[in-house]
Amino acid sequence: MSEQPPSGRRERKKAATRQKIADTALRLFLERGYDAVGIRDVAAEADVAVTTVFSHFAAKEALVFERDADVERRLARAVTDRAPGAPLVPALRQEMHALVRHCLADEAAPVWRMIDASPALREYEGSMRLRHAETLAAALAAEPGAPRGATACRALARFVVDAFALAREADDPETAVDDIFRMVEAAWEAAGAGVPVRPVT
Amino acid sequence: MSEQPPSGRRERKKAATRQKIADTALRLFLERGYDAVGIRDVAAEADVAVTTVFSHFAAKEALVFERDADVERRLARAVTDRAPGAPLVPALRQEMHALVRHCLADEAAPVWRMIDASPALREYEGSMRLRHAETLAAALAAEPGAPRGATACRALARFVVDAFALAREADDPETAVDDIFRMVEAAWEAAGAGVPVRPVT
DNA sequence: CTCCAACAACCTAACGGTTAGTGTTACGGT
DNA sequence: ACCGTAACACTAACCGTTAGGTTGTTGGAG
Repeated sequence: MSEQPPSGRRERKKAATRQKIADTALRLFLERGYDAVGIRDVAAEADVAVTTVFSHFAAKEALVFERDADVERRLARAVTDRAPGAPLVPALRQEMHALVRHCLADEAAPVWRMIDASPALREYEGSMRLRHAETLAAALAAEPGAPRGATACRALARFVVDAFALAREADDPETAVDDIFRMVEAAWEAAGAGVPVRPVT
Repeated sequence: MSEQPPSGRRERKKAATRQKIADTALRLFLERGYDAVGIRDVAAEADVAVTTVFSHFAAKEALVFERDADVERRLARAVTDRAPGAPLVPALRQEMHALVRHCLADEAAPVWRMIDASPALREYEGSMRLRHAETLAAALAAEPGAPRGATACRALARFVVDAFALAREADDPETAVDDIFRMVEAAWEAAGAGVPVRPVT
């Protein structure tokens, strides 16, 4: 979309530095615990200056959620790139199943245990999801298929990210996603009550 | 319930100190801006030690949301103390209308403008609401009337606090509450699909 | 009435995330 | 070859927050 703008070496070096910092940080966090590792430790181990760390990551917590931009994109694309005519909410439910499985069954399990153990990380995750919800809301509002009001779009987006958070904490995450999405589906239909679902035909 | 445990003077002095700190802090924040006022400033102006501030408030942001325990209680009571036989979701909607009006039309307007202007405060408010949602979820789960699963209760609680956040940002907050609560109502009914709504009769 | 345990509040000093301020290098386009 | 700029470094702080240890008032037991 907007990748590979002009060229090369600088951007490669920059990306390499960023990756090195993120990898080093995650390794140290898992080895010694999130709170026991300081930014100065990460910087020293990655052989960069402290200020360099903060030029790549806005905060210490962001080191843990390095790939969060992917999730944001995937959520929006689950809406925009779905098969033409495919229903909206089931598409989102499917994506959510994929996300939950990815976070839960993966080799990523220790990371999520670490996140759950740290209030700072949990709080950061919360506001991150809120950003994702806003992006998703924008994608929903741009949908030609079922144009609800802006408020309804934002509400649905929030409900969806809520579903993720709740499912991750539930005993049976897969079932929880389905349970919550039954509610989400009903909510979305109710939002379209005034505006007819099939107006054109 | 659990107020006025034994007695007197100590608790009164303590409460007075707490109030003095909160009042001083809010005044300074509004005068000079949240970021421009440090904890050390607040402590000096309130004539207490820095450590005393933190013995009354867990964080700087908590100085702004001093009365948040009230909101938490009111939410739970909107469920538990409603007229017998009264429907659940409308009771919550009514409470939400009251909350939104209180935050919006009040003399509290400058405070909320300050909150909206500060990322730190917005983030703090987010996790605060999450706590409120958990409290509300517990109240819902204890309801004899319509016992959905624990997941459904937590989901509804989240949707409700989402409604507050979204309504506060909407052009027409009152209408937004109603719009979102139409969705919430539908979600709650859908959650009761498996479990019959009137099982005993 | 006295004395003691508890607890609010104090002070000092630090820790750890974050940010200016200021250079220094190495690309990349001209 | 040359210059503007982006990436990184170093230092030194700022600010929220916490630990350590002290003082003084209070409420209640003896």
